Amino acid sequence: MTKAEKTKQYIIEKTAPVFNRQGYAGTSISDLTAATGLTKGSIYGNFENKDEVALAAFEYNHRRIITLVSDRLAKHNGSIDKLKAYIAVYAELPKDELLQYGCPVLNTATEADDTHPQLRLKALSAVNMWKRNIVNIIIKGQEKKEIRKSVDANEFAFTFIALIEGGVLLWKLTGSLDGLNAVLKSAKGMIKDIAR
Amino acid sequence: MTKAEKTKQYIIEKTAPVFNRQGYAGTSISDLTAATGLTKGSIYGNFENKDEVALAAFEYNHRRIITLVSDRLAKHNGSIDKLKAYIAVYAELPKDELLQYGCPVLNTATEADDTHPQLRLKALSAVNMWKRNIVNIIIKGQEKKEIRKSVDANEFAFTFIALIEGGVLLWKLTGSLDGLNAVLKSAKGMIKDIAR
DNA sequence: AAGTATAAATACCGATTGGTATATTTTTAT
DNA sequence: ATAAAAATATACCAATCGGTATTTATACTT
Repeated sequence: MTKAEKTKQYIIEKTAPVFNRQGYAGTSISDLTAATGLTKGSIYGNFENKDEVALAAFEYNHRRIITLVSDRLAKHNGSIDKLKAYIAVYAELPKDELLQYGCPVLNTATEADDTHPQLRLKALSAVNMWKRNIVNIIIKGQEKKEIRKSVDANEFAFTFIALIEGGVLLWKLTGSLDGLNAVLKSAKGMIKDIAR
Repeated sequence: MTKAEKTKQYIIEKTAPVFNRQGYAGTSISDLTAATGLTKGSIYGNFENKDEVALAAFEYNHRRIITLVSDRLAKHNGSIDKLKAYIAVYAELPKDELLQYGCPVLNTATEADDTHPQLRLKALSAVNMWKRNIVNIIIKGQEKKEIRKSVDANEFAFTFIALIEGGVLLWKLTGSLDGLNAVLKSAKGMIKDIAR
């Protein structure tokens, strides 16, 4: 790992929480130099422009979630247990230092959907990946007769994602865990209801 | 209504969709002059600063939702029908020209939660108002024996809000109505499940 | 250890930012 | 119709914006 690669990684790590907190438009290059302790020249030596830093920062933040989720899901074999593991991840999200400013998918999607095509695409593929994963869990669960055949995998996945993101929204907006916990409790109920 | 009051209202109406689309940080004063056809002097003659315009714009956007909701809810007496009316409002949100850039509560909450205390408070009280309304519908429904006593009003309200906001997020991010429709279908199921 | 390549810091650029002071126009009350 | 008041437009401000060219310092190769 060359020096430049290390610096690039360092910039990403230090600026990722800043972008997640302030958004793309709300983050200036001087915010990036302040967060890294580096100078403008160093940042532009490692990235083409602000967009590239923002895109890399989103990927970094997203990968953090992926890590949390896949680590938890790997511990379980049953489809119902895997779905429950999702709940556990988001129940502990508020404790995760890197994600204290909320879910990067939610934050990026709402800011970028009408303003920043590249960032929007990143958020979109994150949601698509997430949805595909849930659908696969459900289909496999139906094959293994753990989940009822009548369950619409697409509808469940969309609903599951909407619930969780809505719960994160409540947590961030209210500053309390009450909303998120209530939502996650409902999500647990949803999971119970599809088991056979 | 004096001239200044008319201009003030005009500025709010013209800039409200701009703020909803681009957010607070992403909207500049020149965006406001472009949207209104007025000059900077005129805007600052009617508002203290950018913050005041943004706060008024949010209130305007929010009032739009309140109008849509209360108009629909007024048509129904039963608590179950009132809850269903909520679904109908958000099913038709994509058709609403003023709200084509998404739900202002969702947009404002995600941007402002960690960056703009005043805007955050506006979004927070919008959610609180919304939640209170749902809780009241449920409690009244329980008194009228339309809704089961075992239903936790708070948990239902939080879940309902999270679902809908999550659905709007999916709509805006994907550019398709599939996600939102799936979510609203689930919400309908939720409503059915609490009826007695 | 020296020379080269690379990375980072400095200094700078025009454009735009939010905001203000002043001038000009338009309302409004008499 | 006119004068005073109010509202809008113009002209300007320092600060910051994203970005670049150049210089200095560091890292890597031999």
